[in-house]
Amino acid sequence: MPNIKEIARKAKVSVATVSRALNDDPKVTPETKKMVLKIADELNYRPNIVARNFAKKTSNIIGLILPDITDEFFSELIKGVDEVTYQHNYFTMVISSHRYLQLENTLNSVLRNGLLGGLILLVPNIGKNLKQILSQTKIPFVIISGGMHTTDYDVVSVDNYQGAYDMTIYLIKKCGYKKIAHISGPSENDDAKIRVKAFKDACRENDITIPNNFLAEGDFTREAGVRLGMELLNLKNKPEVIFAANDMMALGCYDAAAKKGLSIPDDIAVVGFDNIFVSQYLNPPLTTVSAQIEDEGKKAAELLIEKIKNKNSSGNQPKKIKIATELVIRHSTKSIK
Amino acid sequence: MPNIKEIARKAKVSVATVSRALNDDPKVTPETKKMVLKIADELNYRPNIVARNFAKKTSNIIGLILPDITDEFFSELIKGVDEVTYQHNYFTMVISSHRYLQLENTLNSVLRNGLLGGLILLVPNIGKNLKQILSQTKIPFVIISGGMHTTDYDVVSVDNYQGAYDMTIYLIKKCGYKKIAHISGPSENDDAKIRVKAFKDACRENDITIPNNFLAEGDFTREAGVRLGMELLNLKNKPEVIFAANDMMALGCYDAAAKKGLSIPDDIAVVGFDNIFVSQYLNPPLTTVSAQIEDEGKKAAELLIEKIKNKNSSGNQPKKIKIATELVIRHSTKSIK
DNA sequence: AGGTACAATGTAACCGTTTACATTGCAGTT
DNA sequence: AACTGCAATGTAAACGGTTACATTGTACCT
Repeated sequence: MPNIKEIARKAKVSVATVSRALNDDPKVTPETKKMVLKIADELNYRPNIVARNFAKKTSNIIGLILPDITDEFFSELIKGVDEVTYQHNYFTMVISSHRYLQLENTLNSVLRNGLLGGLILLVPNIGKNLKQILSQTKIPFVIISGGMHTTDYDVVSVDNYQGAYDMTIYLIKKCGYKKIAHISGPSENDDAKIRVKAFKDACRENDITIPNNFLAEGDFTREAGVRLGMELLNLKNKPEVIFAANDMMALGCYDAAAKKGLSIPDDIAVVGFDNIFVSQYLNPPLTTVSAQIEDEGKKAAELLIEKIKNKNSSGNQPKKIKIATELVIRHSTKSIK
Repeated sequence: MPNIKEIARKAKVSVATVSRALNDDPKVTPETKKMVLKIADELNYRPNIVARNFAKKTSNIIGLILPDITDEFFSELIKGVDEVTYQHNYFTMVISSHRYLQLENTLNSVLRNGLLGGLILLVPNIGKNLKQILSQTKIPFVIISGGMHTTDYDVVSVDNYQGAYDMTIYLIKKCGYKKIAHISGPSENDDAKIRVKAFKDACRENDITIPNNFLAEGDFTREAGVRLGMELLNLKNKPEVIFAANDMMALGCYDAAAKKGLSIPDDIAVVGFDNIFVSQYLNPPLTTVSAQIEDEGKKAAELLIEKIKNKNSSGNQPKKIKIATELVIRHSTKSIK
């Protein structure tokens, strides 16, 4: 395996010159550079990235920390991130935080073992421990999270508020529903929290009151959708529509409705959030909120790479990027005006 | 950021001893080891992986090369791979080969830049160029592919033959279909080729003749499913059932049937392969073949790590691992006996 | 007591590249 | 001709570990 020493020997120059030629240093004459590159090419030389990263004490690997779950969300995210990192000659390392139990361990080693030049961190919220850990790291990072108000970090998030707000307004104004239930995500999850808030705000602004038992806390899984959907449908005074905080739980509501022999949207309407692939194929097709997740990955990666490149000129304001949402109206609701 | 030199100073031993203590070398006394570890812990020391990999001329990063497409298949695969690598203290690096145009470039750099300690390569087939490149590399690799007969490599693959064979037999024997069409994947794709072969074999063995126009070549996309499904349904003598080589194309056939106003399975039956998430929610739910893809990832990673650890004791026979398939019978076919 | 064997530890080279600093050579200035 | 300044190149240290080899110390044998 050829190295710069060998090239140097063959080219009758020093290793420093070879290094400079390979790195486009303007301090080498065009002729020297050409000659060195020619020899490097003949030897089919590839720089040893490990040695380079080691010498420069940097890394061209970007870590992407994800929770343990398999989800089409993640593959889109990965794709977006990878596309951008690839263009900038970085590598993407997907790191599962293995059930978040180990998130702190994972972070602690990964932030300090020199392997990463930057980090994209997907977390349900930004808690105290996390802040503590992040405050000590030197490597640039970007957070993908729900988008709660944290002035301290660069974060990119789906515009949960607008999405859930638009959906609620649609249910109230376009469809004319008055009895609206919401199955939320886990209360410690920022995305979930914001969707709840938007839902409540939109209801309040339109004089829709929400009975306590119309607010159920789920965990984004289909099973939770089934269980809580069932509970809502068993209420004496059941809702006209269930707004599930994600499509997977909406899907569970479909199951619940089927079990009860109720037809969607006539007996009960259901809407979701995420626009996962399956939603368009449900019977009836699910009305939901979509967001460009691949774009979210791209934006996060772009922001991170920008941060890495401007590492010295620090002190910039943390950036907040919101990924726009879009209402996808299909056939799981109807107008009851 | 503490390093072994600092630990050595604090512990009043040499760096060699520190290194040995940290690496469980039996040549250090238990007391020395304990003392060193205590100091390392106090300093909150983390070894610099880049330096370590550099010094040892190895890497604990495993590359997973995937094509450019987003697919739930990939996220399951990634999960399986990561689970195993994580357990063995390796990292997983997902590398998109960006449309396979660049596969050769990607491979050429990635196999020689020192970044990877092993490679899992997902490819549609193992061609001449690929063989050429792989023959030159020193780093251990495992291929995930269709499973054509290649004696030279360690390959893990879904048991395409058995899966497609079982499905065809099911269509013939259980359902009683005699007019069976097949929409295949791209002819250069090994998975696709094998599925076709199994289909033909099963038909021949049961005296089912396949008219030429009952064999259509698709490309695994939904659009191909629509287009070719349409063509098949437009035949004067149309098939009773379409066996699509994957669920995504089966889904396209659903669309085609809907366009023609045909009902599944009464007017036309449709079956697929893969059992993607959406298939159970189609109307009617799709009969298909499932394989544990996460398991495929795990098996590939296990095999690779075994190879890495036995790198010296080479010369073992290449291993072939087949991931079992299972027929998933739902409601897109019926018995017409 | 002297010698041997081995266990524990230390010394220093090494991995491939970058880069601060040193050196060289040449053009331009006086 | 001597000097200055700068461009091109060279020398060697540095990055943080690992490890071959050297050294030391101690237990055991004769």
